[in-house]
Amino acid sequence: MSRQTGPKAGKPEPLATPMEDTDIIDFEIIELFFFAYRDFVSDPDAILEKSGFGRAHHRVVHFVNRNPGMTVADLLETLKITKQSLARVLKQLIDSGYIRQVAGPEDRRQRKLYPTKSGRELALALAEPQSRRIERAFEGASAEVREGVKAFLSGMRDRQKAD
Amino acid sequence: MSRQTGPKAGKPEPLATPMEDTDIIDFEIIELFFFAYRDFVSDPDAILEKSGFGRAHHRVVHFVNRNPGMTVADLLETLKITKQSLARVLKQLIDSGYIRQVAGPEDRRQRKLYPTKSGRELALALAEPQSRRIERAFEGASAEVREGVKAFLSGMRDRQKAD
DNA sequence: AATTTATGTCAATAAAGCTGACATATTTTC
DNA sequence: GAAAATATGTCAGCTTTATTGACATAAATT
Repeated sequence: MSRQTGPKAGKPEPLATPMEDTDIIDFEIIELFFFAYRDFVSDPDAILEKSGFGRAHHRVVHFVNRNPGMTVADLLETLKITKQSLARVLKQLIDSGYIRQVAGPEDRRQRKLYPTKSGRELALALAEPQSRRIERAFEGASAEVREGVKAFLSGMRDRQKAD
Repeated sequence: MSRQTGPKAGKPEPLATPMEDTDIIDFEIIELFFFAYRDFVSDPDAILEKSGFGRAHHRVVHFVNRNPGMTVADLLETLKITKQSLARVLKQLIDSGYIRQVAGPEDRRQRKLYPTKSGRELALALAEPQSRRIERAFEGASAEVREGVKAFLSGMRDRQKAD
């Protein structure tokens, strides 16, 4: 395999000029966002490691705590993952006593999800370092900026599709 | 103290009350940040899928473009991943003609990394939808808020350790 | 000459996602 | 009441992106 499989056969010349001064592309925020998120999830990751859980467990515990009684379908919609992906994580959390399932009172096919006391404690323990980090990031920020950050984060989300 | 000594002790009772009204924990920002990042990376993910690349390739292409001439060690430090993880991704990008390696002029053990023309084009194509998303999220924001968001994202990062 | 450093590579493993197929219980529709 | 749709569960296999450990090579430093 001596030939180039890539976009252009021939000799790719390396470019030495940096890419900083682009008017159209906001590389600064893109990078800031990457680093911010990387470090933001590192705190809970470190805690979860001890219990043998991962980031996926965190998300499930978080949303079930925030929204007790949500169904499996709700959770799939929120996390935008597949049923099979969720199944393994959810099973482990139920087996470990952090989450309970209750058949829906109206529709008994549904499994409504609730945190146990331990589940709630876990969610809090995971959120605590993240919350401290947020506090720290907001130090000295005006009320306007705080609201502005919320609006910004909100605006970064996909627009909801009509259905 | 007789009950619930651990997650598996006794009968875990489901809790039905939501967790919204906590003073100490900022669940709102935690959630906003999760959704914002999830959607933020979804655009490049969709583009990369067509080329058979993933999120890891994106990060490498991005940083090499931003910082042409950076070494493998620099990249490992930036991404906070292991040498072995980077190796596979980097090799694919080099084989596909997006990145080139040049032996360091001073220290010839080093491999300095440069984008090719295609590499630069790829980085731009990936950053473009993200940049549009950022623009949209900033719509109507004052200069103070824009600066505040940058300061917030910056503040979310780990403090650098002295070494 | 010996050691350290920068990088590469082989092998095995894990977490967390994916698709496809199929099963079960329950509700809704005809 | 039978048929279809829905909510969930599960089996099997695959992929991506990370991990650790071990070892190899070339070049720089001591």
